Amino acid sequence: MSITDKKQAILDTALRLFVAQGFHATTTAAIARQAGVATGTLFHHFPSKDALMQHLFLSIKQEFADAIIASAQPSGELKQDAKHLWFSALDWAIDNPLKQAFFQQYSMSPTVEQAVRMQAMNTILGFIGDLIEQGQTLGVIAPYPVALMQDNCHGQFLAATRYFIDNPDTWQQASHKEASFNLFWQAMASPR
Amino acid sequence: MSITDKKQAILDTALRLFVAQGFHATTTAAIARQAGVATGTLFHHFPSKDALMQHLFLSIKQEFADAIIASAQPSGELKQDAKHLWFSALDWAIDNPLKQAFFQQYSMSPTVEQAVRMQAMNTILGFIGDLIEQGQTLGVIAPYPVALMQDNCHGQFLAATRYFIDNPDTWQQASHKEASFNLFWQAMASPR
Amino acid sequence: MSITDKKQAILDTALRLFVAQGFHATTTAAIARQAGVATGTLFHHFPSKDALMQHLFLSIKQEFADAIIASAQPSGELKQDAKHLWFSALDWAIDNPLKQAFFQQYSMSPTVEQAVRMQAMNTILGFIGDLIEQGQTLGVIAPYPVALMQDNCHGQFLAATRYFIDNPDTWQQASHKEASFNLFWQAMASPR
Amino acid sequence: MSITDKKQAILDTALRLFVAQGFHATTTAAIARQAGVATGTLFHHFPSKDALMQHLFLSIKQEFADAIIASAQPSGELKQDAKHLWFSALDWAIDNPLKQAFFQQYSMSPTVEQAVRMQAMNTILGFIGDLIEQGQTLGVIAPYPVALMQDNCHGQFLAATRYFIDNPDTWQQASHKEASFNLFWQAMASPR
DNA sequence: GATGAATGAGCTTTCATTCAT
DNA sequence: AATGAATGAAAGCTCATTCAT
Repeated sequence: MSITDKKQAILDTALRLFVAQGFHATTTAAIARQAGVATGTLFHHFPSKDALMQHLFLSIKQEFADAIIASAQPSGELKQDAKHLWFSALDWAIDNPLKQAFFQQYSMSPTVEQAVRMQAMNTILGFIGDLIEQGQTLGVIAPYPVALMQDNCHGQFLAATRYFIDNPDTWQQASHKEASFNLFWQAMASPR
Repeated sequence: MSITDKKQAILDTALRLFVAQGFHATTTAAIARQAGVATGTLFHHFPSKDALMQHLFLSIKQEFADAIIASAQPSGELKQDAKHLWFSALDWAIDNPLKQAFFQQYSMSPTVEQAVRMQAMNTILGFIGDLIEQGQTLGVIAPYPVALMQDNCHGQFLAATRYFIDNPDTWQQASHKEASFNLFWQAMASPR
Repeated sequence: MSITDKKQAILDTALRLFVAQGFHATTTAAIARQAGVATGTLFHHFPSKDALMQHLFLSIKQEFADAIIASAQPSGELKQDAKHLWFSALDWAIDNPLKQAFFQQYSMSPTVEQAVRMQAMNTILGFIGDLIEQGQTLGVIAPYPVALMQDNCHGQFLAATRYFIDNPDTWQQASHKEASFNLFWQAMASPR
Repeated sequence: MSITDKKQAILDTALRLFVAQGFHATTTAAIARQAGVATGTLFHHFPSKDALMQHLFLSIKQEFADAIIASAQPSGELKQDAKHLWFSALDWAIDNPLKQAFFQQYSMSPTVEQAVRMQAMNTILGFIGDLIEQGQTLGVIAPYPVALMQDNCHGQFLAATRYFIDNPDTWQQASHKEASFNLFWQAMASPR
């Protein structure tokens, strides 16, 4: 087993246990045992349990950001681009249920330091903010405060993934996919 | 100090500390001390720290539900009623920032058992579901799955309160109030 | 419910719980609750939990002593009298399994202060000691140290009752009754 | 100090304190402190205070069994063998007063789970049962139920050790040693 | 006599972290 | 890098007892 293997095994196990039992109910001893390493090994790779959580949080957020940015196909038409992003993001969530469940639990939780959460949020939603401002300039997006709209975006995304994770079969139905985007887009779009 | 006083002092102190420090960082000894009672008294009224949290969670949810139901003034026009409810709910949140912060932290947290959160959710959002179905029958609300719309409602409400708590001065401005309702209502309304 | 009733209910409940769960695992609150009285009431009748145990111990020992003394029918023949006593004692044990189980658990346990156990022992086995000495004078009982023989008596009695409580049906069979007495008597009798 | 040393130090200290103060009056902190280890170390080696007690109970019973089995010198004559065993067992008890006191207190106490006591009993007294049956076949041992005779053996042994521990000087006197065996053997022997 | 809320010292157990090997 | 026995401060919780009503 290589060095990377052990570190990765610790991260994989921590993700699984943090989601299944919560951060505080998961002991470092349990993570080490189920990852097949000694307790001391965990602390060779991460200086503390909090640092392990932080690493997990940021790396998963980054993985998510990379995935949806990689799938972007700018069409020149804002609504079309928004729809593509929305579906990319939901696809990633559906394909990575464990990581999505992790977001549901910890995106808003004080378990992860606020500063870290803010950093991740700004990184990911930073370009979302840019898109909103572009759309407002074009008159396509409603002219409300950007911060309010970003919060709304995030809130609707968490709500949508929660629904699709709770009702997994519905994601196969085009009507439900469309519905989730329509809810989102109607809120954001400039009122006619 | 009457019996009710001590129990209430424990609940008030627990709310304050759970919000300020988080559930796990708050010791039962600290709650008791700051509430002015002995540690044993806390456990006389609540069998465990978890049970105290649960009681707190359910009673605040109930208080919220009672408040907005009490303020309802059915007008016969759905959008008007929705707006009144939305503002009532936001008003309550603005007036009870500690309790709203409690919701932000614990509404989705595994700190509170899922079953308890579900129970609270169904109790509070139960009548919201009814309203959505009525609106759909009338053709005023978009004909999407009710569960999806309930999750969306909840997500948007948490996002809006987060925004207004983070930017307290904006709640005084009519335009921001209107904006938050418009975001919500455009999502819910039947697309034209 | 009269005063005596409450005190008696406490004693009955304590006996039951001490036997079922042990002294330390039984809380005074549990005794009071199951006896149908308030916790304070227990401490009106007994100054402490230890005092309750002591009262229980001595009163049951006394009840046992009274029962076998009352049934005595001196025949002038020592072996016959011993057999009668042995069967009386076993009868009482069989008829009062809860109290006998209490003896099994607490006759030798440091839960009851040594001084109290000694007092009870001397009261009950006092007249046994007298009988042993009489028998030794007559040459019917083996001429070993009286303290050794008393301990032996007590040990055999506890062993016999344990056997009959564990195997309740055997007490109906004359052969088993005879066997238990023979074991006892052969030990005590002057070797031929 | 080796690993074994710390675990053994905990066991030695626990034995000493359980006998001197009783199980419930002995705190895990006191055991750890007097054993010269941290409280956590105790729980590193034993999952709970009860588990520590159980380990102690079984290992001492085993030590006793090993000792008397090791000293056995089958002579071909049953009474002679029984006498040798009886004296071996009493010798062990006299030589290990702490462990014998432990037996007196906990052999019948609900502090140790009944199942554990049964297991120890069957292990130790198992070969005693075999000897009884052999003796009955030969007509040397009284033809009473084996379980009754085993209980009687155990009861007499506890009574004898209690006597010799309470009166330590008597064990030096051949007459008392003989007396204790005679009491035992007369009970067990086939009546003439 | 009866009540039961209140007490608080003290308990067992936990667990992130260290460090000698 | 890897190990896992050892640590000890601190946690949640218990429960015999008191006392104002």
